[in-house]
Amino acid sequence: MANESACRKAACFIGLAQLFRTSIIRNATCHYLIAEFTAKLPAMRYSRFFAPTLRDDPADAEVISHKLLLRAGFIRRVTSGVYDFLPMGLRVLRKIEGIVREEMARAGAQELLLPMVQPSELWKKSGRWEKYGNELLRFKDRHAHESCLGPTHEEVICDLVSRELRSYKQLPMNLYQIQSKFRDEVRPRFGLMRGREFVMKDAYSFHADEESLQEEYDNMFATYQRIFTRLGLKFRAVEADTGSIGGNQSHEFHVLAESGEDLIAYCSHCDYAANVEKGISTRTIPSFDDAALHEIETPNVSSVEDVASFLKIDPSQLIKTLVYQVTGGEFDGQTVAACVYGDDSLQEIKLARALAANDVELADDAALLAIGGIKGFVGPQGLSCKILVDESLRDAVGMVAGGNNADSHVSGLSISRDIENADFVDLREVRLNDGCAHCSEGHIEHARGIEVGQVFALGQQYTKPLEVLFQDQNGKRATATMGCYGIGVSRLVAAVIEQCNDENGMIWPLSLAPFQVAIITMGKSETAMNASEKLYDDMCKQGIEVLWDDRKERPGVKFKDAELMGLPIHVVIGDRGLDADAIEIRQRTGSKQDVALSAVIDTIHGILAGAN
RNA sequence: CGGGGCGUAGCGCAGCCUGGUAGCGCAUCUGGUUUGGGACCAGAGGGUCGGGUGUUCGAAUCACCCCGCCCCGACCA
Repeated sequence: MANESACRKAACFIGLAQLFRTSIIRNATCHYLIAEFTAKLPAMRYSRFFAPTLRDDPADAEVISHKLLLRAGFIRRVTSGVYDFLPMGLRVLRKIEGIVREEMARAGAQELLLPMVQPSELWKKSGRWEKYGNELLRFKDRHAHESCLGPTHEEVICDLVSRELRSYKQLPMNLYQIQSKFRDEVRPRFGLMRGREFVMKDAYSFHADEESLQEEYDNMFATYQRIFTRLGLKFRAVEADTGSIGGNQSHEFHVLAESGEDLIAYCSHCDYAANVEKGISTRTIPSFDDAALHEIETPNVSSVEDVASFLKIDPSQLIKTLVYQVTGGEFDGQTVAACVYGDDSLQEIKLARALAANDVELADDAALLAIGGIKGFVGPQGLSCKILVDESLRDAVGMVAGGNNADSHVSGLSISRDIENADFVDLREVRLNDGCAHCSEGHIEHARGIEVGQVFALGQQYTKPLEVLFQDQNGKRATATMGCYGIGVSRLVAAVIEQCNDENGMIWPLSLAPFQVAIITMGKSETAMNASEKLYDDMCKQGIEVLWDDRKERPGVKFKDAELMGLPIHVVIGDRGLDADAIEIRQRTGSKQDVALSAVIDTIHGILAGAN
């Protein structure tokens, strides 16, 4: 396997995946492959370029990336959560895809393309036709055949692999695609950040055993770190809930940004980080004197703060009891109660997971009454329903809780003595300044994050129902083990902008910029136009991605647009600079220098080289 | 799906309360003057006022219904 064409052939055959990855990809000789993904994008004259910029912020854009993408002519909205990518936006998308492809290739994964339209049969087989919910856009074709638009591709890839996989010798393999997904989101928002249709890189790996899966999980984890590092992002990998996709291990990759929709808890000392949906921490356990159960009058005081101040006690002496209606799982349709310390918050995702439910929702007053509770004065004692209690409360004594009577609470409550059949589980949401459960030295801090990637060790959740089988070393039939790995490619466009912008617009790193260079021609003198055109041609020949602003616009307009679009290098050509043979080269990050016209291209090459 | 808001020219908005047949800024087109930071003058084009029904002599304006969009909560890349 010494020559490149042989490598390519090998890459074409699923059956040779093993050979391909071990002997070629993880070997330095594969660099030819990487060059293919960094193809240059064509240079353009602005006068012929379709990039309609807007002076004002569109009224319906909220976050900075959405505003700038619209204003700079990168995207336009078609309908809720669905966008056109204009040439500018597409160029950035392509750059990101290129980096993703290079790193996926380096990691030994192979690209393919799966269909967006998928038959209901596969989804029924995996059980998700019922489970996936309204995000799955279902429809019927002309033959009344039920289909859906792919929100993800586990079913389809398992179907494909199950047909072709025979022997353990074909494993492991990692197949990926970069493709549009459709999820009929309840609430699309923030432009590319949360669309209904979006571009995703999704990879699926198949393995003969757990060890192999773990190895690939680690490989993908490292690959993701490389990708997000190359994209120039401040990011953090965090432990994640496995959610509806299921499985046993998962990490999310979050770009840290104010506008992030997720809350990340991380340790100030060690490298522990987790989504608050699943994060754990230690709290100081307050201690109170054990006492006899005693009913106390609390007229019209029901919130934790009110009860605490009314009784002149600390909120941590209270037990907060919340009653939920469960959807899905063993407790489907039932009402359950959940208790945490008065100064803690209950994390609903943890509760849902503890119940193996799809969803939990605060119960209404009627459901509350039905289990013997009353709004505002609910306590764990004597409720006729399942009661879940946070671990931290296991040994609590001398507590105050709702009395399940109007205007009444009880004091002296002891969990172990007074609450029968309580299940102890982790329910509390990690709080700022909690102790770290992993290193005991640090404390918990919070950050907001935009989830741009997630890796899952799925196990056999899909391979079993979809019968991805192979023959193992012993000649026995075995079920493959699976991992899946997603990156929100179009979301990354927005995420990068969230991190890289100023009051004038976007600031693209050279590796992602739609154009590396803008030539800004000032005035309309023939010398300026001629010098610009010559420079433009020379740059084109040398493979520099350049946008020549040859429009008949005033200087201010051109500067504003180049800045708005965030092009990294601006070359200003005007009579003034030409006369003095001092051409101004500005970088979007702020620096400026004047160089002789003849030195412009070398200077740019220098800047481009310095960036990589 | 719950809660809030919006829909008038390509974009941003006024007009609506108190009905009388649509206006401002930017953008666009023509001509001219300008040209190193979103120019100026003159002229021009462009709107079934989201849709429907109703009230009325008359509806952008009032009422009802529908549709679309945005924001806040639960889902996810």
